[in-house]
Amino acid sequence: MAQCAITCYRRPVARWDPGAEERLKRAALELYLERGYDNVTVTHIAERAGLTRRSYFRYFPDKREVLFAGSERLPPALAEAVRAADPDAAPLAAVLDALARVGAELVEQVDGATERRAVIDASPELQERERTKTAAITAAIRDALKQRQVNAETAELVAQLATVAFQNAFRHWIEAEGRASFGSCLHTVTDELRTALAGT
Amino acid sequence: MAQCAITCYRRPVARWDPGAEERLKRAALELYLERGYDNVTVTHIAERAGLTRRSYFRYFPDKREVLFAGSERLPPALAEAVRAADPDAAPLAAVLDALARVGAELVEQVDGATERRAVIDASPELQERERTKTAAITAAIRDALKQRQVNAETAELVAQLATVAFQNAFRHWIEAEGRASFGSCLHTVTDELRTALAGT
DNA sequence: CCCAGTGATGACACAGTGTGTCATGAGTGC
DNA sequence: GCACTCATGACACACTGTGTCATCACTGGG
Repeated sequence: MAQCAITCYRRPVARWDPGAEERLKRAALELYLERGYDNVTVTHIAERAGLTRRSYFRYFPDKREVLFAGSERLPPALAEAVRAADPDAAPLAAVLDALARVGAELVEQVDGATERRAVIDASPELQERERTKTAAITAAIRDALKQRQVNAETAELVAQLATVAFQNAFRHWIEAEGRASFGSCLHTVTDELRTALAGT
Repeated sequence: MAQCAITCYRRPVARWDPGAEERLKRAALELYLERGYDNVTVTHIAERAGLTRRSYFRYFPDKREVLFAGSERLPPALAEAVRAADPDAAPLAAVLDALARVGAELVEQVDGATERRAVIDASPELQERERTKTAAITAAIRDALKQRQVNAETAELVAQLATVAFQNAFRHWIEAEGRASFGSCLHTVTDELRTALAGT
């Protein structure tokens, strides 16, 4: 998962100072925390990472993406988990099962989640980008459901419902600061949703 | 609603060419349709409206907002409707009732909705902004529910759930091209959500 | 009729984003 | 040793968004 032997002899990775992308990510997070997103320029980030502004844009397409690096792996992982779920399960059951699996792995990898949250919560522009990442999750789930022969309308609604559950479960998990598993957070949220919708 | 007698004698509105904001909105929609959002500059929009770039930014804070003018009225309208709903109704029931009322008025006012949809669907940047508008709706509903003494957690989930219903109902209504009322679209979506969540 | 005030607009300058293009220079393989 | 690759730097450019000041039409009072 982490390192592949084949890539190692093909490309020793090291040339110039290695880890430029990692340095940019750390520099950006630090600066956004110190001065606030609006008061940081790409030039600041690049200089702290020992690069030029032009090089920053070779790693990240804009000033926002540096905070969301790696997030592009979540949608395909969720889609794969949905496709791999019990073929006989109802749509929402299949997705919730997939969310529990992937979410459990996700919370293991999360690093600097608290700082990232603080930075995003302080910037409308970053919140806007975060919603795009959420939308990508919904789209991936919806498409995976369609591959399970779920009709388009149901796939759309179930994907949106599941995304609501996923987001809120993740928020609960962060707030619990280790005192709850992701699976239990997801279960709690699902029950609350069921209660809200049934009690009408 | 449209014109207030008091404002009329206080301010005859007309000075220079009147309707600059309206001209900007039309010019922007036209140009975005003709050339695509990315190939249009604010200068183009301003010139077609007979103004300068600087004046554009006196009416709209950025290049995107011109397509969402007026959307800031929806969240407070929904919040007011939620607060005005039957005090004894369950949270989701109260919100769905409010959505049905406000939505019914909304669909009367919608103008150029088809073109706007086409433009937004063609531009990730505009979709990103649209999600911000949706988030404002969710926030308004959530806060209105809190004022009804609904606990914070339930308010958050019900608001998100209701927003999902609202969005999808609106999409159905557009696709029905006048063959369905907004209320019936909302009812259909709510039933589908109930089925998806219950059938687990 | 003139005149000060008000408010929308234009003109200009400037910091910052994002991109295209070419040069440089370190490491790789033959 | 030599061509090749490729991350990086240097530079130019179009565009966004904002601050500031001038202009100019229209208003209301004298």
